[in-house]
Amino acid sequence: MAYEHSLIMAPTLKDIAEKAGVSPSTVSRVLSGRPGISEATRVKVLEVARELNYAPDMSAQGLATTQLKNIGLVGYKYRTRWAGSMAPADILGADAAAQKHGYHIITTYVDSEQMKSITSLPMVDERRVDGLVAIGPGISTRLILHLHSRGVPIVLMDNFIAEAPIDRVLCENHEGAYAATRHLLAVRSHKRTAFISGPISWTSSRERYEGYAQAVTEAGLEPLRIEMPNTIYETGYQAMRELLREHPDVTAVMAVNDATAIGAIKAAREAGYRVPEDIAFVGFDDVDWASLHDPPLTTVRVPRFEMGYQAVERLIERLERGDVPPITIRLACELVIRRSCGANR
Amino acid sequence: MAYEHSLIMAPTLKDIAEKAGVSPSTVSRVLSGRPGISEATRVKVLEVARELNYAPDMSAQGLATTQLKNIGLVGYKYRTRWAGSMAPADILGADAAAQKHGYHIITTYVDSEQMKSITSLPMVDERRVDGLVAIGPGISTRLILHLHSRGVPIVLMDNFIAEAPIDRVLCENHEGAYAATRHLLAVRSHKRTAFISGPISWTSSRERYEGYAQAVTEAGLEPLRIEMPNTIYETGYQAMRELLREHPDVTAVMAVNDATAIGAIKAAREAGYRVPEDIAFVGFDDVDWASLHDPPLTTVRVPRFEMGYQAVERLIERLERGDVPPITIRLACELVIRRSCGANR
DNA sequence: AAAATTTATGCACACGCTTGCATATATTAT
DNA sequence: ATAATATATGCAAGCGTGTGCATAAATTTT
Repeated sequence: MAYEHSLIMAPTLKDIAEKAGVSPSTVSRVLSGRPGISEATRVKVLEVARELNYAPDMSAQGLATTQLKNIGLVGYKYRTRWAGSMAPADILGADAAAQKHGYHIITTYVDSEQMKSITSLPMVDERRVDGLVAIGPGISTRLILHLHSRGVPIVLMDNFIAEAPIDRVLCENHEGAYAATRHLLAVRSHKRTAFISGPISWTSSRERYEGYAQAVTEAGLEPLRIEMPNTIYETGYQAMRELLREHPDVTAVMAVNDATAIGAIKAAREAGYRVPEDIAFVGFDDVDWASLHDPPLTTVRVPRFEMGYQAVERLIERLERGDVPPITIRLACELVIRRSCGANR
Repeated sequence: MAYEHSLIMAPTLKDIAEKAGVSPSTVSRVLSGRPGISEATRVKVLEVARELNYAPDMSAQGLATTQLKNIGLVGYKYRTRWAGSMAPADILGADAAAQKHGYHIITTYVDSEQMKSITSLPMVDERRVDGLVAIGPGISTRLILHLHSRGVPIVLMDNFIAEAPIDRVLCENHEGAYAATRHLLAVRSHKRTAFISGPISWTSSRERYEGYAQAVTEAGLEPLRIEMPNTIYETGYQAMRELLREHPDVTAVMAVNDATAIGAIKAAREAGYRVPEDIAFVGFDDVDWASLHDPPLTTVRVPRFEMGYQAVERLIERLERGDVPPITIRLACELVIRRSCGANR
């Protein structure tokens, strides 16, 4: 059974039309729910369509309507590792929302080096998508601004651009970090604490730091921030080594995310500290192995699935309702208390 | 600056044609490299095209050629958790290969319940993709067979269907498991070992088990398999509890993947065994937190990025070269020795 | 230099769908 | 019953590209 060069012939509007004894335009109107069709032909057409297992050809529909029902998910990837700013949960959530509305998700990862120079994306230039969801703080502002000024509908996720009114979905970084830090300070008394941060230009780093700083300040302590160029495991390890060199008296550390937290814990242990007895740690994200770590990591759960879902929902609303004013959606985080913070359990 | 209902007007063949003083068909021929064009007009057209920043409208091109340069990645998702059979590395690899050839990736997750009943996918029916990469053992055979018989180009990843000649990309499960088990048996002597398996109908479970069984048998021991309905952390935990109830004398366990291995380790410890002193463990996959576990997990690294890359490469070859005979591509695995197996370091 | 050949380009239609406009039919008002 | 209106449907053009066929221009052959 040889492959054809393309997919096997699928039924078209014309096929339905002939079989139902009407014109293709009538079929089109029925299928897209236009008014002014008699009940009799409506049911007939729908019947035939179902029987023939009809589905519209999106290229044709896209050509005619300029609405492809494709939305682009763009993240970035690091050179050195096989990971990027899009987590499976993001895509799962985005796909769930997309499926609900009959949309599809086109994913792409932009190399973080190339990110600096590009000003558009192939999927946009080639009109493969109706709009974009840009995921992560590393998506370049320049790129976003260029796309936005061209009129490309776009919603930002885990990113905050002050320069233009663009839809955003974020989690309550400030509140989450504040709650986590308060908890840290409540478990037992600390004199010196620190926050391990990514680039302060990254929304999540900035907002989480501010939440931490507020809690610490309210407790009469001085906030301490150590800023790193990214937020991966190795960086957390490195950050903690530097921190301990300068401030060996630190007894509580909040990390900007779980990966850096775990790197930091490794460094602390290597330096002879017990965790959480000597130094308490909290992370952020609640990645799926945070509970499997030893000690299980106290962290702030970020609802990635929900964020992906909301981002796509919002984008579709913009696409279908037209010119709605941009909003920023904040999703609540949840403090997950485990053992790295030194709490009883 | 109000949004338009769709993207801002992009240049078309006609625009280039007018500006270059030729007909649209000539432009089309130049841009798709057809022969029989004078050098003068060729450079003129290319110049104008670049100047106007032209990119073809894929809907139009797709309509005319039935080649969309979109490939679908289909995985499945569990009801209970926000994870599925597509890992980020898979998508990264697939996207890398796609980008190389000017293709794009459409991802979708099928609910594992719905998987049982469906016989096609919207993205196929709507002609959004030229072909598919199906990822994971949970993709239903019925679905694949239906699509295949309709002539949809498809390559399987981490799945093996004997019923039809379909391209496959897999890793060397047998060899990897064999090597890991041999290593386990070499570190110190074991009398009773076990393999924690997913459904034996799943390629990876079957092949890995066979690798394990061969090594064990060669060492004069009897293989022991405990089969579970899936391969997640909780299941590994459960499996180990059952195993210890029946065989408290087990001293070496190979798990079908890292997640179950870590669940199993948890259960072993709760039952009072020391790891690796009393029971040695090896996993499979080398997920990114395997090295962060305590003890660091000895495992077999699966090249997911490369598998995604190869799957897409293969699919594109089929799409562009036509009727090539199906092959199965096996990628080598690498034994990563850490501490859970009881090796010195 | 005229005829035969090759080369370069344009015309027009097709791909499958949507939609404004015209028209035929059914409904209501006079 | 006829006119006026509302309802249901078909026709044809258009969306942006690709491509077979015809033709005009350039080249070679006689």
